[in-house]
Amino acid sequence: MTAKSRRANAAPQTRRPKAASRPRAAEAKREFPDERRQVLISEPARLFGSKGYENTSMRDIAAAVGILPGSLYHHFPSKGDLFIAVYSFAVSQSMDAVKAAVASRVEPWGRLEAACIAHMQGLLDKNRFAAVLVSHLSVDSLPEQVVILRDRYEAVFKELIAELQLPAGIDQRIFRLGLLGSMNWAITWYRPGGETPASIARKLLNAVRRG
Amino acid sequence: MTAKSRRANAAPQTRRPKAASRPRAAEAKREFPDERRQVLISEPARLFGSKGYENTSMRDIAAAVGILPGSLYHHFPSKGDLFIAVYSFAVSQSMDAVKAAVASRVEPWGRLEAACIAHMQGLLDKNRFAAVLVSHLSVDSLPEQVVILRDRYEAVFKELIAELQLPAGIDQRIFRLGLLGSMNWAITWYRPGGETPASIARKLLNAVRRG
DNA sequence: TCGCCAAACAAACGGTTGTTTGGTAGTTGA
DNA sequence: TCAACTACCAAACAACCGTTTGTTTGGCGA
Repeated sequence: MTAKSRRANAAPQTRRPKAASRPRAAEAKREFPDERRQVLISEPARLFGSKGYENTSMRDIAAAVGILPGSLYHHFPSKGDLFIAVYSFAVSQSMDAVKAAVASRVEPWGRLEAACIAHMQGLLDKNRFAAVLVSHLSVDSLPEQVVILRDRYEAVFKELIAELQLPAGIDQRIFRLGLLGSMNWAITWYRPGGETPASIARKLLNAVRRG
Repeated sequence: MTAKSRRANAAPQTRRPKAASRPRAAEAKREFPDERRQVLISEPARLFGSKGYENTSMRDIAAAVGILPGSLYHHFPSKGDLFIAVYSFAVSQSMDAVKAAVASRVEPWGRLEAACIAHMQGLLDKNRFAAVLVSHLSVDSLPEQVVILRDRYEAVFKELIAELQLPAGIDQRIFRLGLLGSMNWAITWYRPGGETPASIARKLLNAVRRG
């Protein structure tokens, strides 16, 4: 961020007020604006995820969306707010995928395995909608809202690990951070075509499995 | 990189030719130029490690060194070459620390633990000379020379893991990448003042320990 | 038909980026 | 003594950055 972000108040991604009055008039004449909105989120998500935040310019995003750079500011007040919107979308997408995968399993280690597979697939598979979640790594000074969303996502894993009934000698917090780190770091060495993300997830979990 | 790096040929960090003729004339009159060289490496290392490559400008580096921006180009042909020099320095520093720590232990798991502690301390402790090793994460297109250095460093862990005689069901490559990932990722959540890097390293290794 | 408004265009703004150029002290080797 | 060289300064360069401004377009409700 350029340390010069005016008007950083209010909830950013809560655009589209009076949303209830809009879809009433939609009679299949045109695509709904939500479809446009999705392009305005998924394209920067793809760019942020593959090139990183700093290496993705507003001009890059505008070109990918098919718009002029200045027009982006009709939808988002700043690049930072756009990133938060993208990050928020990625968190909810990935959290839905993880929860759905977990729901089909019953034993604790099986549930955690399903969560890890879903996490890795969102990170490394075709569309890679979750890659943006690990694209910052600025180490310091990432927006507070991003931290909140990240913690909310990791809380899902926190619960799954609590179910494991690990021995008392194991620190559950370090266990969680280590497991997530080993998965997230895979984005630095994973190459498509080789081992599948699901297989990698299973092997990473097997390394810490016991019993 | 800005995708427009001219003159990217030849070995970059192999500056200082005829280095053997220099220390002969040094009669304690002034500090050796090697001392200056160290500042020219350690300061950008500190900046790259804490703010990342993209967020560190040549003007930032020049100010930290105590020089004008253009003068940096007397020592390094480009920012990318400076990064490679810094990265190379960090790899050799960290590799020395790891090898020294390993030498004092005999049993395989103890040797790996010593290596992990040394790795984490270089990453997270006061000067954090190894933080630059994980400061890129550009996912794609990092210079080939950096990849070579990184692989050479990780080969140390590869040997230590081979000594462990892990069960046949454990993939040693994934085990190594997972362990290193769990440690490297700690730079995103570690805060000084709490648990020590050595303690974190021990706990992360304990999670995958067996026997 | 009128007024409104979201959405986009067209063109610039000031500032920062990595980098280049030309000159200049100070030391060094012959 | 003098040429050569190292290390640096001072000033600029073009390119790109995020962002702003003013205007145009097209569709919808009243």
